Amino acid sequence: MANTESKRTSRRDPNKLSERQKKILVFIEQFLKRNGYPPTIREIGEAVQIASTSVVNYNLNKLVNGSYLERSPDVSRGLRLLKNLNNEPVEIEYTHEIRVIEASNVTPVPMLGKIAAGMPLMLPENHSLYPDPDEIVEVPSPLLGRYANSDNIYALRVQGDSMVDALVGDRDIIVVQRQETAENGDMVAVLLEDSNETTLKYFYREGKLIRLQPANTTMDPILVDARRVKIQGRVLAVLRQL
Amino acid sequence: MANTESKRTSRRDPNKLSERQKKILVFIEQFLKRNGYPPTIREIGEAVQIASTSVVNYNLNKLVNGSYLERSPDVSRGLRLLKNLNNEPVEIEYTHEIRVIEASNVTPVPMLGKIAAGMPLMLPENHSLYPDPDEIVEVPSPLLGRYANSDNIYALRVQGDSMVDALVGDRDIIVVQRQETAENGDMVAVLLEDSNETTLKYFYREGKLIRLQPANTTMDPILVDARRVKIQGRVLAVLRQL
DNA sequence: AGTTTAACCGAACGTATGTGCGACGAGGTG
DNA sequence: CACCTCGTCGCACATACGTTCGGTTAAACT
Repeated sequence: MANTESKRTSRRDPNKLSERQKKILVFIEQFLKRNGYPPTIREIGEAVQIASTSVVNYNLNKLVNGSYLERSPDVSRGLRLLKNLNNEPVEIEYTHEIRVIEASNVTPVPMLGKIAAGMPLMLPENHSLYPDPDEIVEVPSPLLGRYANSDNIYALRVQGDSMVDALVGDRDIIVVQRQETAENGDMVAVLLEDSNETTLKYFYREGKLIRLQPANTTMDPILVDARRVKIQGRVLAVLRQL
Repeated sequence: MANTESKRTSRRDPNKLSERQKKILVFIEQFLKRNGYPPTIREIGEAVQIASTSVVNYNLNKLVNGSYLERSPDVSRGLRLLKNLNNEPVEIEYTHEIRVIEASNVTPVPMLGKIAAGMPLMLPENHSLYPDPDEIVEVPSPLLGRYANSDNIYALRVQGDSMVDALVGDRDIIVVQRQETAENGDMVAVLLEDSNETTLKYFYREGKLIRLQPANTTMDPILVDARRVKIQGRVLAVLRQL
């Protein structure tokens, strides 16, 4: 009873997967990775919030139709994953630490250093190649938009709370596209030559001045002479692990 | 009765595997590769010529002792292979074509909805209202820490600026591990029952009270009765695309 | 010889789990 | 509007499957 909120999200497409089916597929994959054996119909139902086992069964058969799955009749947990949502093979490794190897669209980005309060970005301009990157962070390509395959991307670890007005906290990772110009509305890392410090702000050109607007709307913008601002790069994404 | 040929091949070794146990191990591995799910006790018995299910069970437990296997009690086919006879990890690929790509660790996470100001978290626990066409976001596993393979992870899109004190802005994506308890210092999504709104804060238990501490140190914490707080999940990561 | 123990057997038990069927509301269609 | 299909629900049923327990046998030890 209750609200019949979840309208059958009109899914009239023939061989396209419904949201539920997508979720089921993802769940099966996750479950498999975690447990080494496939879930039962009821386990799936619980995870995907389907009340009736028959509905799970129904959707499972849809997935079989789309050849995402194979099923063995009358066999408990008789599921065989054929591919995941992205038509990618799924490999599962049985080890103490279960590790998944799969293809995916991630872009490896070198972590080049830290960005801290009051310090200019210290980057070897001449970094022809990545100077033994401390680390490679793998960033989901969609997060990088059309710059996903650019070769002038690097990551920085934020140190300290000096970037809070950009909603960036201590230990966050920022992914930066190196460039010296910016368009209005871009989030940029800029060096303020007067105070000789680097900060993250939204960029707006206003005549001869540049307005640096914090992301946090409760804070006030800074207005500076365009000559005294040096753009270091455009921030493409922020990652934070808690 | 015939010849009692295979006499209990005097296996007096402590932690060494008997022939039967070796056969079982090999069979499980093969079965797994062939079917994508583990065999039942009876299937093992048939394959290895063991008449009684209890004997299979017995030997299975031996294998668990030698940490070749893990078992999930009361779960059909609840076997997890840890290593094979040669102490090698066992990889199983679920595909028609075998194609190994670059090893990269991403975890697909379902985007379950939005979290907005003054609104309780809309979770599939209660219903299945998914405002936006669902989406699967691929999150770099390292970002999820040890929860990378958990099956209770979901993503939410933040709507509005109500979470700024957690350094989370409009349109950010938060990745949440569903759980109802938390430890001090965790960043959690909590429902404040008095105001009936959900917020992101750092969690600290202080006796009968709970202190909800903003990430932004310039803001003040909230103190509330533990009874009036319902933890929705722990925030594992934040993603922001600019 | 008596005792212990590892390995095994058979059968019974209970529950974990897939399947089938009737019903219902929302769309779509003639 | 009658009629059909799709996605969903609830429920009952049969069986797939793990667990338990009494009992047996042979090797090892006292």
